[in-house]
Amino acid sequence: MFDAPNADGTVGKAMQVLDQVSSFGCPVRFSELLADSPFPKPTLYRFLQTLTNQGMLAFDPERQTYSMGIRLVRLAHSAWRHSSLVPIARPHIESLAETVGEAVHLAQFDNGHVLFVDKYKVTDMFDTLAQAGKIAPGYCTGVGKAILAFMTEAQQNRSLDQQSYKAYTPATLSDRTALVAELAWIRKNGVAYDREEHEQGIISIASPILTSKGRVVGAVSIATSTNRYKISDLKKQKPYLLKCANLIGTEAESWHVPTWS
Amino acid sequence: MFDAPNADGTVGKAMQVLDQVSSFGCPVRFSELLADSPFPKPTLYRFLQTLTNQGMLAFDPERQTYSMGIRLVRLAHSAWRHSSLVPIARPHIESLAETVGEAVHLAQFDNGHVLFVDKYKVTDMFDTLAQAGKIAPGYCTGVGKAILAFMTEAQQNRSLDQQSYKAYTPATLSDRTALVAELAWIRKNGVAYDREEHEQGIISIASPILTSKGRVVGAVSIATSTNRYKISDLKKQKPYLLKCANLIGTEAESWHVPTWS
DNA sequence: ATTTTAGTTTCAAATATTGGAACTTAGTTT
DNA sequence: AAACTAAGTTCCAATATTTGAAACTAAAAT
Repeated sequence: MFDAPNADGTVGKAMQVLDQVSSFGCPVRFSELLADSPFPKPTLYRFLQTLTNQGMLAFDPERQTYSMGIRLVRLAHSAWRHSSLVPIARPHIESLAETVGEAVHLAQFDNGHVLFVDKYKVTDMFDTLAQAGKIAPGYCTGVGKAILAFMTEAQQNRSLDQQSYKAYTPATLSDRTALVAELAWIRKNGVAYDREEHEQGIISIASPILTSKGRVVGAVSIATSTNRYKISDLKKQKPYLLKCANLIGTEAESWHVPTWS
Repeated sequence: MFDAPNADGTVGKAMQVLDQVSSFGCPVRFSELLADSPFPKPTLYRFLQTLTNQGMLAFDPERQTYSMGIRLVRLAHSAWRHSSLVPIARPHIESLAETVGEAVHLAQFDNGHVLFVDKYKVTDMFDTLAQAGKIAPGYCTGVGKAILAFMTEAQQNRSLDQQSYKAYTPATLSDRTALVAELAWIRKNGVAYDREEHEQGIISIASPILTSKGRVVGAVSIATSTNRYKISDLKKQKPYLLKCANLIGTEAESWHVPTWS
């Protein structure tokens, strides 16, 4: 948890605290937060109080722990419905999933991370919400690499700096040079493959979603398990995937991606 | 959009702006926001810039509109998994839905509104509008009235002030006195009924979720359509509903509700 | 009973926020 | 094409807020 160069005033700092709490992924105590916070004790303390007051954080007085607040769920619902690719992409995602009979993911990029915004599985539909909002690393997922490969150079450099390059599996591309080489290949090839780089036994083929001006706004992937298929089988789905990505890209024309400049 | 009495400093004001954008429910221009903002032009302008910078809002430069940012989706995922009743309630909700064969909703309270945090539908026969993160008014929904009825007097007064009492249907209790009388009845009876008060053709039975100390932390409801059942049919489900609510309440014991003090 | 650790409050100095007014675009009207 | 209007953006000194070292209190450990 390192502080961004541009602090964006008091509000920016508060958002940094929100992110820090979120990064713990579980209820967390004041002292744990203080331990790796750039802020001095009373400052952090007041931010936590303010955010709790505002319902952006929730405080459990019994265990004295902070976690993310319920107000965020309400605000995010709006975001999901109006600022994500979901409303545009839904029908295309669904029809792709039905064509190929496998799980289809829709992802966007947020601050170096891949953010899954929608998922469609033909078999069971109801864990979509559990999945929406989930994040994964950019450097070792199909969708992540697909997006990275088609960013502008400035965006890409910034994003490559944000990756951890942790080796999740033996297949993970765990350094920047290896990743850069792969990205060049993806850019030529048009799609990215995840060869069990993030999770053992899970492979995928992913395509960037590009507007007509060539701006990446997200990615779609078809994911499956090695028990059922091999990479060569996924290759056969490439035309369907590209068609889907293309349809979404065209419709998303006027839609603007948030922060990643 | 009126400003809260306690402004919580700069961060509080920024959150107020977030809420305002969210309340529009669609991409919105600067001037539209300015029109009913308590803040002067440059102040509002800077808040929008900061929040956009932070990914809490998204700005579409083509149409010059603001909408909720994608960062919220990431943050809310955490909230949903760790601060809502969902992880505790899921299994109970599922088993209730399967027992009664109808849609079951789980809701919490957020700033006068009912916030649906989970939903389980056995069949896709009809669709109640509710999805996770969706909000509904407190005064005219089963879950809302169930929660309101069991709040402490201070909480209740504060919440009753926040209701709009708009008549969605002819059955809506559209003034405070009528609602207060109903709440007293609910408190005695243990469960609340929604007799098409929010949506024509949709009825429900709702139970508050109470901890052993009697604190309300949310509500569960069984919802159905008037084409299929009547209120008297829902009454028969009361024991199952109460059992479910009770199980959740017991497990939620140590869990603390955010802001609504 | 004493020490240590965790959490909370204080207050003057440092800093960021504030908003009236002026300015720049972009879009309309004469 | 010039004049007008409305929408969005920048300036800057006055002002209100934030800041953090230090002191304090409560709770846990020795």
